Amino acid sequence: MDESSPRLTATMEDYLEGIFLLSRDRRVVRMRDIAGHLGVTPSTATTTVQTLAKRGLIAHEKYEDVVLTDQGRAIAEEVLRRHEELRSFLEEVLLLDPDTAEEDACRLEHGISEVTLDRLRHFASAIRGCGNAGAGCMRRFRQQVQTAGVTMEP
Amino acid sequence: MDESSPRLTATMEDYLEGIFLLSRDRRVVRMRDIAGHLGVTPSTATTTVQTLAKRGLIAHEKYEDVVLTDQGRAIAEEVLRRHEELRSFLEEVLLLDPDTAEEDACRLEHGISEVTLDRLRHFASAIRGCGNAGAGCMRRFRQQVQTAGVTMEP
DNA sequence: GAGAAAAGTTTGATTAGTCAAACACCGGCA
DNA sequence: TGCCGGTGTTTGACTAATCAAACTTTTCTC
Repeated sequence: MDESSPRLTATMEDYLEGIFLLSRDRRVVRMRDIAGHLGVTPSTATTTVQTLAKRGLIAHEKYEDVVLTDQGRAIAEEVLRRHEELRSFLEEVLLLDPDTAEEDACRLEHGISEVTLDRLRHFASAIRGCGNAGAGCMRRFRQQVQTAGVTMEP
Repeated sequence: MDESSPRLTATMEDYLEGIFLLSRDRRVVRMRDIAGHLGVTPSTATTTVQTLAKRGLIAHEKYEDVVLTDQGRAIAEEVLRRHEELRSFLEEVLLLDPDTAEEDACRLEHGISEVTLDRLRHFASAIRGCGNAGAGCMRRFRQQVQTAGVTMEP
């Protein structure tokens, strides 16, 4: 219930996003789920959840399950939206394999601006409008990717 | 002269890139130049340069000017290359204004993978092959940007 | 219901990044 | 030559992220 501290770090955004995702799968989200999802030890998960709770983004009582506040959920949804938009651009436009697209989306979602994301979205929709066969430079790009000169795997 | 510690943070990459850039303008790079370029206090610049020196990426004697080692310069050039490739994609393909392109490149350069950067590069060259007028979906995208539906400013 | 196992928390340590304030060095000028 | 101002460094403080180890609480199982 403290709210509005400086600015969230990438890690904090990852925690909120992760908790949001977990809460869509399970009835309750427990500390070990968070630790597992984020790849950290339970003690790290505990302390980070505590700082997020101090900021009013998470509701958490000792030994109880972890729940996002409305504010926390709003941020989590925002981060997830950026993530998904990025991932879909990387996969559908740049034709990256799903794993690379996912990994890069994870890393870029914290730094990209809304304006750029907006452009990415419009660009992807313009590309989709080309149909599967594609035309002009898009067809050329697809062919390049499918053949030699372009890296395919990480 | 310690070398090969874990992995560089985004901040460390920014310091190396900044020092590299500064050393292209000036005869020598001094602590205050670095502090000014990175927007931190001189004391912060000093301590960060010291940790980079411990890792063998910077050569620095107390009160002397700051110089990148070969290893440090190699990393700086790598970061700068990522930065420039990203910036040029954002500006030339997504048609973002120079300031936004620069800012986003600064933030994304640390997280993007080599594979994705490679795709970006090929994509941009395919687009360039379309000529200024553009064709098909590319022309449509350009028109969209120039008119209503797409955010133009930050 | 008692004890063991699992889950969660605390404590103490480390690395990174940052600042303000105090302190040290060095070069120019009077 | 001496000292003053700018430059650089240290010190002390803080936030964030992380772990391992010790400890506490809850939950399960017999």
